[in-house]
Amino acid sequence: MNIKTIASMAGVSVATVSKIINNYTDISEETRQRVLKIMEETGYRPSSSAKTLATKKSNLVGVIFAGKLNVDFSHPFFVDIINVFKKQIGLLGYDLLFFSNEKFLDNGEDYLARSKYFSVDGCIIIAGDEVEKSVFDLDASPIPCIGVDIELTGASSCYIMSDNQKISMKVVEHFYMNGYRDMGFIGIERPSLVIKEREEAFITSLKRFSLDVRPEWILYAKDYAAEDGYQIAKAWIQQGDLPKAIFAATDLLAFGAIRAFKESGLRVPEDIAVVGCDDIEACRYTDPPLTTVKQDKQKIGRLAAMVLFDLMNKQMETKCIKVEPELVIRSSCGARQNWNHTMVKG
Amino acid sequence: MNIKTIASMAGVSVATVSKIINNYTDISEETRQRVLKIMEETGYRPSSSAKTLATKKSNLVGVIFAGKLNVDFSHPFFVDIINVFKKQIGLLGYDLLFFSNEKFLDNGEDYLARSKYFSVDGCIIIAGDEVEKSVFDLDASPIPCIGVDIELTGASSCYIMSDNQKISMKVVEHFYMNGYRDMGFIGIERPSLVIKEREEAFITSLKRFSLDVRPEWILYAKDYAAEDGYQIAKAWIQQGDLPKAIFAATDLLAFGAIRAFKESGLRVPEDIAVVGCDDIEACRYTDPPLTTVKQDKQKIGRLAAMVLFDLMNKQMETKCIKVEPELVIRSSCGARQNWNHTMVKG
DNA sequence: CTGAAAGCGCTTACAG
DNA sequence: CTGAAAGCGCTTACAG
Repeated sequence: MNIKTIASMAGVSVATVSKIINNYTDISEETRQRVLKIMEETGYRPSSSAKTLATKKSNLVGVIFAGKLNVDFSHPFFVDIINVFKKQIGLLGYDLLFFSNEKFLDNGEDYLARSKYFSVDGCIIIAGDEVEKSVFDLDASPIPCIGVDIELTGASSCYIMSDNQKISMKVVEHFYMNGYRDMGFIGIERPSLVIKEREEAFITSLKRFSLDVRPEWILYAKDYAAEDGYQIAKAWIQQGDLPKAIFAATDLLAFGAIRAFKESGLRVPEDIAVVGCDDIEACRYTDPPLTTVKQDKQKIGRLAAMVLFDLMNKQMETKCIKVEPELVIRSSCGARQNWNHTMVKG
Repeated sequence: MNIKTIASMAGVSVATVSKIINNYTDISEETRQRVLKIMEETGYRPSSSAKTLATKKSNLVGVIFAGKLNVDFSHPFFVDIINVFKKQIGLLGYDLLFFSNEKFLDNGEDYLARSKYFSVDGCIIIAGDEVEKSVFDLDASPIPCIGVDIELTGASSCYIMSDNQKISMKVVEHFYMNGYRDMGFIGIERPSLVIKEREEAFITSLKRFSLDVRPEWILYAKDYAAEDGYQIAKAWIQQGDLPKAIFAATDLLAFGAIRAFKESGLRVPEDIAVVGCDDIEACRYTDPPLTTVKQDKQKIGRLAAMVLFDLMNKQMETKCIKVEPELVIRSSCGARQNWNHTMVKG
């Protein structure tokens, strides 16, 4: 069942059928209806590959999880982003192609090659740290790219991330307004761009409130997971000199730290207040529920889709978009809230 | 840059280049090397659409999140499954195409149509409850399909799910062996196939141990989320007649129930033991960490990929595969474990 | 071992 | 308003 069959059944040329499929207006209403009816009855569907071959447009967007966080879907933050992105880009008429990183680790193939192979119209690149070089080849190519948490500099690229300066600023400000003066930070040993920004902004924010920056209160976990936060907090407790409030660079780190504090008989938030970052789902179910900074994933995901759409369909100048974060106050920082308010479907 | 260019640069025909690309053996080593070198130098990459058009094979697998759980990536269980699946199917040379459900709700398009449009070689269908009819049209078509948590009956289909009978059996057995005799179950009002199976098996298991089945201890939450579990547990507490051990059909329900119990001054597990189901990440971070039944997602995801591969490449008879579940003992059921053991990266 | 040519199913100037 | 024909970039019998 192809366009030729439809054409002969309707007694018209394939060119006419093609125009009807593509909503050209210079077709008589009578012909249009007749052809439409036949397409309906036969259940005819055009072929994407033939269309792509002829037009060089695939209506496909490549999805790339780059860098060490190619934990892919499992990373709660990225999952949410890509989910919103999928919805929005779907509305705009695109489907998503997920590159299987596995295959090409072997072949030495790269993102650009695969993007060309599939004729994707554009790519979304979501990144952790230690991003592979191949990503930047793609970035430098004429294929439109939208980055999330990664700085893209290509002529047809653009990137979006939360305003990490503001994230730390809001946390420090919140602590400050609740009377805390002794604040600590849990970062990561080999930080990604994003974590690095949070760390630097934390220090800047302390200074802005004329608070001392005490190096022994700025610790670095081995990685971003709960286990790492647990270990670093344990070490902190043994050493004995604890701040009154702690900002952990990720929620998972905060979970681990809280666990360590509780094991040592320290109460959270009474003895030590803890704030995380990311607002992953589990924050709602821990005891105490974790105060955290929520990145506006809804906005990031939708913006990513709309900006990429524009990059694919017209000239764009935008380079970098920063999205405003939001402090989500639960119980781990002292300001207890109603459970119902912090609990959402999931 | 296409196959023609390469051919003329190498002074051979396009047929020869094509054969080299596709690893035919009837090519002289000399020619092969010469052509390979030119492809290397020019960075030539064949076009997927042309190849698909010519061969009717796309090396693409369609991913469909069907039914009410088209919360897509956000559902923790499905996310993990699809993640493993992606790895394995990638190794086998396939990439993933995610259908944008959005667009086609409008157009009245269906899964089968879109699968044809993109010439996908096969589909993976991951399902919640209230699956749309369109899924079964796909199932009935000649396109190979692998279902997860959905019963597929098509001639070229196969499905995989955890052995839900065993899930409930293991929980009841565990409770029993720890001395519990009064057991309750939290199900869902309008259950999916999977939840239904767990409920029925729970009752069967009670009978197997000659325990009374008390209808007032089998409750139905409005939905599968924490909030729903919280509400149903609240009602239960007010009514006053509580069992000593509860099996919740999902982890989220368990979280909500535990919260309700704690608010009422009941201790978990001392006053009431709770076991969830799914082993989502948050189980590790709650207080107490949640004992749950872990579906072997690793196995389900890998099996799904391998079976689908076989369905796409040769005749298969397999219809249904049941995967053995595993009880993960944490603290909410009474058998406290070391934190380090229950905490993993991620 | 290599090549000429038809075919896959569309789109798009162009002519009428 | 409609159609003939070239072209998109591959693959695949088939002939030599």
